[in-house]
Amino acid sequence: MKRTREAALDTREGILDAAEHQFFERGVSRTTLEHIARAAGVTRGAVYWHFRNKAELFSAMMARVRMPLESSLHHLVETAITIDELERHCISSLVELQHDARLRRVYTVLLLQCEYSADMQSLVERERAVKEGISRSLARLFARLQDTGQVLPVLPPRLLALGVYAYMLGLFTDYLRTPEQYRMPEDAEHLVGYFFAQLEAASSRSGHEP
Amino acid sequence: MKRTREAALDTREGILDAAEHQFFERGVSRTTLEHIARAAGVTRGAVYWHFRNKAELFSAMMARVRMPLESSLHHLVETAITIDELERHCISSLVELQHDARLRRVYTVLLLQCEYSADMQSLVERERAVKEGISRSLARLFARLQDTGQVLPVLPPRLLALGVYAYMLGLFTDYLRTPEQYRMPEDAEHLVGYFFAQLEAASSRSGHEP
DNA sequence: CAGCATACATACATCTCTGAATGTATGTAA
DNA sequence: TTACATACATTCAGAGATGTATGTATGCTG
Repeated sequence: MKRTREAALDTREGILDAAEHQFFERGVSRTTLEHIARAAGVTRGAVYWHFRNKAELFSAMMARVRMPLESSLHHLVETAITIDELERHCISSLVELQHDARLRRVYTVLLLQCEYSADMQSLVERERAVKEGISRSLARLFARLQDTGQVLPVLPPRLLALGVYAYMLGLFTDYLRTPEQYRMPEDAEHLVGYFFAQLEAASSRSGHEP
Repeated sequence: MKRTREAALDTREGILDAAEHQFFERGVSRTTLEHIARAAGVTRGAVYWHFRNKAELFSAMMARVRMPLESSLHHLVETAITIDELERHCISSLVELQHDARLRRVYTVLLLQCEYSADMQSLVERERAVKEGISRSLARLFARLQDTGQVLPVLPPRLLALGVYAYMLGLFTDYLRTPEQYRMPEDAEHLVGYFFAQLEAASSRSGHEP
């Protein structure tokens, strides 16, 4: 057994992979470190070497997937010029769920297999902050788009942001729970498109139907 | 200590109340029967007398709130004649969350404090069936409304049903997680209204702006 | 190659929760 | 009022689960 630094990193990743699968299948609280260790082909000793406890392991697992996604969304929202860009992002993030098994697992854990009780406080607050950031950015984006006349002022930016967020949250959750009810490339496009149609009614709607 | 049949029913209800609070605060899996018993002012003996185990207690707690709601929704969807009725139902069910603490607790547990792993299989399948029933009814309703020309055929009924369901699911979830971001009577009306506006564009929209 | 750090495995102490078994007081029907 | 059922409380055994302490083999560094 090699114990070089790289091998240790592999072990760490293996533990995170195993945690992902175990959390996905059993739920977070019913998964023991023994389960994870076994699935990763190590013992709990290795797990405790790399992570202080289950909560830290969980955070590491989440961060591995969520950080890049958050930053990409944040970047998009901050630099987007048209609603079409946002709409396409929403559609593709839904479609991606179908293809990226890791994404599916992690979001299933986050949305369906995780209890947000007091001892998960750090996670809860982090998620809260993430959502705050997203909805603030979204609201600013909608405000910009309304100012430039690209989006109809059917609702104040704050409510548009809340609406988009809630809609995507609901779609993610429901798709992960009952994926067989969705025909995925098309349905995502239609469902998201429906929501955005009202905003584009003036500008790009006319583009769709010249 | 009286031990009549009525007193036993009171005890049972008390246990269910306590379970509601404990599940809400600690999450389902971190709540022990001891917690619930203590909170109800009894011992675990009483709990085991009334319920076979934690899963059954959980089901009973859920059923107490969900069954009336499901049947009322089902009844509405089966007998509704206009979209306005459905829209108002969606709005009022959101607003009700603000006023009815029990509803808030139970739905928080269902959406945020409960892990849907293998041993919750019975619950999972029940929820699945409930959702299937709702979305089928919704789809039929939309089909009817489209046939009679009350709703524009912007999307097929199946997708409208999925969309409404996902939207409401997302709104419920997000409101329960961060209620302070919502100003509740108005926001519910605007957010739900936005979603339904496209459907009513022909008929009742003109009614709003004569 | 000596010696220390790393990367684990193993072993142990402790705690918690469950479920069942048992005990007991009260209600209730004959 | 006797006898059984109900509605609990109390006690106990056993199974995990956690965290820590310790053991050990390997890698790296001077």
